[in-house]
Amino acid sequence: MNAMTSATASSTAPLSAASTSERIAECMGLLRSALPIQRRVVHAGDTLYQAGEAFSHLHILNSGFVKVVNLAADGREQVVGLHFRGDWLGFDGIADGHYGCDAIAMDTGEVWSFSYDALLRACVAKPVLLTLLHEAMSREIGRDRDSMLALCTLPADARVADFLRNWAQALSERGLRTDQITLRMTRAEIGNYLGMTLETVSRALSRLARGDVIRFAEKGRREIQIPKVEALSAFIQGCMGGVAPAGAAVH
Amino acid sequence: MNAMTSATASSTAPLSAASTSERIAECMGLLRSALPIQRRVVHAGDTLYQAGEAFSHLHILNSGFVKVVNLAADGREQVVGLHFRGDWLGFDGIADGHYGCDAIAMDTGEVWSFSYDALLRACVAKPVLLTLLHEAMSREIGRDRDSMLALCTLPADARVADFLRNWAQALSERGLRTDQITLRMTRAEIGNYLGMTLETVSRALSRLARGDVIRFAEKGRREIQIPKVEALSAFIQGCMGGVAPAGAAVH
DNA sequence: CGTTCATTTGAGAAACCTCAAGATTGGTGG
DNA sequence: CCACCAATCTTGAGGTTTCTCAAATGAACG
Repeated sequence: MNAMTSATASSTAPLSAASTSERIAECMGLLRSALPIQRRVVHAGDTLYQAGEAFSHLHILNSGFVKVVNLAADGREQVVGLHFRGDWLGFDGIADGHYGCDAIAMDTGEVWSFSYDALLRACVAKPVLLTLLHEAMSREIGRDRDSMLALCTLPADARVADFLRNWAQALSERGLRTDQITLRMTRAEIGNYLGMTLETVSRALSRLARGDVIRFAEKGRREIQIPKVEALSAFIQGCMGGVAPAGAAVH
Repeated sequence: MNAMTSATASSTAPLSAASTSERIAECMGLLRSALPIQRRVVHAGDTLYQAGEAFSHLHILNSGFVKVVNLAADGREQVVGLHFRGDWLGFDGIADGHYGCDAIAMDTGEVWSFSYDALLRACVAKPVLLTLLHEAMSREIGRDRDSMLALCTLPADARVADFLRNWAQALSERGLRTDQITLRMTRAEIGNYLGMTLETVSRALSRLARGDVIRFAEKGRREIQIPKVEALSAFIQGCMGGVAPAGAAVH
């Protein structure tokens, strides 16, 4: 039993969800019953919020798919997060009252928004909400760190394979089929997210297909079949040939 | 006025700190008065906590310098965070009850640890503590995203310059002198953090010194003088020559 | 059915890594 | 206090990965 659960057990039933899918459903239900929620349907390209905009609300994706883009003052831009159903958005705005990134829908979906102040107030009555919030922020931090690990320690081909594996896992956790996934991003967007050019993404996908780790749908190169997710992991390991990559061995 | 301030104003005075240095002092004072805190002196190389260890406490650095290392199952390791006085540690353990990374002291310092459960309980009486916690987590997310931006969009030399600039800024925010900084990391550790080899770090520093953007102390290549922090920013811009770097232009 | 965008693939260039040698530093024990 | 040892750092040369530039193909949309 972890810290949050015991902390909240005294006043509220602990989270019972066993799978990620159940956890998401429970979380959305709790929020809906505890807070006034504003729903918004978004379409590909729509902006959920923008960097610099005053922060007042947090958001949860009920459906769809969203990218989070970090912008530098000099114009550099970087996709720093990809989000699916059940993911929270907007944490980066808490610290200084303004969002730090753009959040852009990549697909039709529904976003639930609620006042951060109202959430904090609701947390007093239902501490389990606080648990949910903290777990979501903690997971976000963990995901970001895993991204850094991949960016710094994997060669381009392995990074693409890792990307596909993570995508498949995100679908799997949400109870969706993972043998066939539809990337809702261009090669350029994938490349930006993975720190490589669109050509390198294309070549990596071609090599993965040549090795039969993935397969393209007959028409449309954005539909990718993944016969065995384990093959992706094996491919990643194969990229490194048992040798530590750049800058790996610190001690 | 941001969301947290208004959310907590009704029951507790909002944070008054204007500078980061004051904010840190206020935060440490509040925690000390609200919670039983366990203090621990650490020395270079000491482990604050390890990946996999059961999570029950959060930590704040009162002094010293700590690196956070993310480990992959296959042995890859990545420095994903560098932390100074006032920084919180251990957020990544909240989500699943186990820390996700190693936290290792790079220097002599003092760590304050306190039970996460106790903190949550204290937050009920002093909502300002909740504000502090959320702001710290939010800042951590923002920092991670800035790291990703730098890793993916800056060439090696600029990444090293950016690293020095961030270090100087961290010192500056804590009221320390920034014209001379002592790196408490080897070139290998810096390289790991920045996603490059130790030789590339060394060459980048040499080039920065050649361009008089930095200067080495007479003896000891870990003491670095930064005459003008703006020169580092100018160097970073110069690395890109006004042209967008790899994978930058998504639209 | 043409236009536009996305994707693939190739060839050459650039950035970075690997390997290697030598120099410097910091610590340790005599 | 000095000499030595181990670790760190610097620098060079050559190789590999990835990027850049370019052209052709494929797909989507009105």
